[in-house]
Amino acid sequence: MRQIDEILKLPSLEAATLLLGAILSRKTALGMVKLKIVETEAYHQDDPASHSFRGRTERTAPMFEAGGRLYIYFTYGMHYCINIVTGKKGVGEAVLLRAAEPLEGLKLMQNNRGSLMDINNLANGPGKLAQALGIKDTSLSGKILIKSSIYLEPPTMLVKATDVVTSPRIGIRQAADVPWRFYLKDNPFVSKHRYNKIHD
DNA sequence: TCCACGATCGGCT
DNA sequence: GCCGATCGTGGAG
Repeated sequence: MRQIDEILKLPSLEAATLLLGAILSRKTALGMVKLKIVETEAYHQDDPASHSFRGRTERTAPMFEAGGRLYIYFTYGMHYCINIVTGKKGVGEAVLLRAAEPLEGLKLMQNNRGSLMDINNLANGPGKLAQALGIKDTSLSGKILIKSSIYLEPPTMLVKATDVVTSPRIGIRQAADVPWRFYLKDNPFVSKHRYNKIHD
């Protein structure tokens, strides 16, 4: 099984598939939450849909650091999205975490989200995932993973190539046709979307 | 300075 | 399926 630090050195396109099945956790004063990553998207510098496409800005600076940092941004006036920066320093690329399967700390995640949410709706979307983790601002953006309250561990089970489904990315206008979204086949915790239909 | 818009979600029809 | 909420970001002027 590949170690996380090894995966984070790779280009986002490779890392995005290898992060499927990895365990994401956050430890705060209120307790521990743990989830399994089931859906990702790759973004890179030559990609018109990527925040790094127009070069480095104050916001996107973490994307240009070496792999292993967080890149967190705010969108639609309401939502935070969590990205894992991958690849070499100077290259602007990252993997967007889109959905995860809750494993531990369900009560805390429900509390973070609003108590009516059932387990299938806790983290099946990028905004929901951030909310479940208790992310309410971008203060962790740019932080090195091992020094932040957020941790990544390698998958506990081997994810076979046949378990991974590929589709176009969601909610973007530029480069909307490129299949750089990846999710675990038949996993009920993946975000709901028409691209989930395998044939096209 | 100003302003259009977005890597979304949930509630309503 | 449609639509409103809500505001940081960065490109234009």
